[in-house]
Amino acid sequence: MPYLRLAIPSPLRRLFDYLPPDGCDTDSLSPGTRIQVSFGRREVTGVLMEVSDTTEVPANKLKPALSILDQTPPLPDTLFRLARWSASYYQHPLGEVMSQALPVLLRKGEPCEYAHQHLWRAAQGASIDQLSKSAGRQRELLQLLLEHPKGISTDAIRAEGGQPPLLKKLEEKQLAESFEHKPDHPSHQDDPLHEAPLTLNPEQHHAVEQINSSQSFAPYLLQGVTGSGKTEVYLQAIEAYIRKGRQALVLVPEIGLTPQTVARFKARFNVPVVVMHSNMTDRQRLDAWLQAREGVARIIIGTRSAIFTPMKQPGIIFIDEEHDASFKQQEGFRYSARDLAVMRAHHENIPVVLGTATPSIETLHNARQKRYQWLQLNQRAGNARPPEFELLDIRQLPLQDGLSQPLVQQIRHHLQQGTQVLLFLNRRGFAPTLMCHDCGWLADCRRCDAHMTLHRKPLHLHCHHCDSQRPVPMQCDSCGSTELKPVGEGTERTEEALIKLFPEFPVIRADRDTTQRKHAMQQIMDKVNQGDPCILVGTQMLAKGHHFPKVTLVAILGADSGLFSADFRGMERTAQLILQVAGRAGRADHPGKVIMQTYHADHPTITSLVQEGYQAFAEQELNQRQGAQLPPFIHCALLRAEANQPAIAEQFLGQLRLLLQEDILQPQGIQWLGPFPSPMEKRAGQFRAQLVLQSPDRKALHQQLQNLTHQIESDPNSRRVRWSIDVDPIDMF
DNA sequence: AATCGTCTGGTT
DNA sequence: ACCAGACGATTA
Repeated sequence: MPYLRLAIPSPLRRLFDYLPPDGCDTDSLSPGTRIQVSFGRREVTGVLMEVSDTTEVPANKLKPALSILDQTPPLPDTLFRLARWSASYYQHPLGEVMSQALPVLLRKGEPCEYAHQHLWRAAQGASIDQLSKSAGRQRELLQLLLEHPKGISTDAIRAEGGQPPLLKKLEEKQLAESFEHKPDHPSHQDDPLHEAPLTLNPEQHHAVEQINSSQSFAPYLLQGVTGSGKTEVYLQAIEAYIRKGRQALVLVPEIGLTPQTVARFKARFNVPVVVMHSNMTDRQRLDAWLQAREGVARIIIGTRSAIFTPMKQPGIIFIDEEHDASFKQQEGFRYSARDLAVMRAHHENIPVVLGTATPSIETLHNARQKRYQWLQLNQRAGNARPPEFELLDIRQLPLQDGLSQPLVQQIRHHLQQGTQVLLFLNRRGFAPTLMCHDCGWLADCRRCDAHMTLHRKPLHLHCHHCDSQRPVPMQCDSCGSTELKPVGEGTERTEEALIKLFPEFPVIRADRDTTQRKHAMQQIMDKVNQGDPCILVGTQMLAKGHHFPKVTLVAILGADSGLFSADFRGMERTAQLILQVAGRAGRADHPGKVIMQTYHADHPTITSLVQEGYQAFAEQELNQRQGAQLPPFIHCALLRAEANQPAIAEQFLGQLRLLLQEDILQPQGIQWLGPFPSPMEKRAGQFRAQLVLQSPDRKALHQQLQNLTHQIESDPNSRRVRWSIDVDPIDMF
């Protein structure tokens, strides 16, 4: 008697056995097949892991499965194995991982097929003459069909002025027929290029050659300074795989998947390019996913979750801006799409390229250890020179709304020269908080250990951590004084100050608040790209992906805060952000200048970054990490817990640590840190704590995590807290 | 996670 | 008496 062992989308870390449905031939079922079952009081879509001859489950508990949803498993074997591997690596329930590896419609049990698109075409041998002269409308319609031998949809017929209801008449007369449309495989005879590739400089040429020399798994770090033509290397490397009939997967950061990015690929390649990202409907995503799986789409561009897009002929994987934090999912199944890409390339036996100007410290470590082949692009295209950096020491300088006099003068100078200025400030809103001038009271969030940010348009207090909002009080909560003052600067305030200082120039603000509307960012870009002098004020969204050729001055405000972050990666992030913002300044014909307002103009890390560049900074950082035994020199996992009462989460973690450390069967060489309250203990009304596990030995760490999840699952106390595991965390909050 | 049953304490 | 909301058990 065979049993179906299923992974069910639920937080329970175990598989569930079902009886095969009536008349099911279990021999024809392979792992990965979706099976609809009743689970508890609901119906869910499970994924078959194995057909077993035995079960531990008492017969009276077993239910028959409701239906087999697939003839063949939706995920190809390599991806099925990748999903299974990542569930184990990230210690996340297998059923949830399997579910997340599938497009939403497949999770919901929809059939694994394209949208039914009915097209119409003229029947074989049909001609206008077969219709009477009086049937003018029908003749027009048939003419339209004859003009579209590959078929036309009813929507398109309507758009062309035809009348779809008349199709029935034509069908009755056997002059027209409908058929099911399926995306075509492109013909291999066609030239895969729309436009000629650019000429490569020797470094680019070498990079393309190296990448294309690999016939099997090979990871590369492609480190190219801004303007060095990384994308051209991607394009020409991809070209070689396209010519071999293979596909390319390109992962980009969430914010980097702009119409321009996609347009660049579509302009170069005369092959189907599909996009996978969260703004598409579930149906669009499934269709794109199927095109990738069937090999119709040759190039797949997507954000984090696109790492699970199947390919029929996998050729190569690219991770653009590999250091970007958006490749790590920050809740639930906390996977790193970048790390999984390397693993996937390994499984598929293909090359993988991690591209960036500012490699993450762990990727750099891998390159130095020769685990990744290191390709560098240090030459800039054309005559572009690196921007000139100035650290503007603002100690003892008076500041007006956060702006120093020398900076204002520089801004004026550049605007009068007829060029544009970009002002970067990584804080939105008007001011980080509101303070009582008489007693020092601060406007705090009631649900978080944080101040509320003052916003002006519209006027309100807003907590950026839990999203709660409230009106701005007229009086101090504590002493009743009406002397409430905004403290510090956000983009709204800087914008306001700049409008006052430079009434004759447009000031354009770009942050989450001004770009919420659809196409808002595009409108901002269009305005800036007209090229007239203006000031752009904005948050990190300005730093990523967009090009501003007319900007000659980039000013960075408030970057100091990142230097003293509690997180050991604070410095790395700050350095990457500074260089990314700096990269917006100056193109071929305009030399750029970057001014960083700082209270720490002699901070050794900052000076080395500015004077010697990212590489020097990164080497220093690597040495420090090694000295302090921090990642990437040890491996790390974080156990987080939260509860709605103080101390509960911390106690829970403390007991867990004791219990596991007492057990002599535990793996050796695990270092425990904590539990501690999280850096912001209260957030959205939850009191949070965390426990860090470290080990130089990944196997031992993994073993310990497995014991840990097992322990938590069997402990009834664990139901009193919400807990989660973060393997290779990228921030400690 | 989601769902359903039970308990509790507060109000009409 | 009634009901909302908290809490707990259950998932094959």
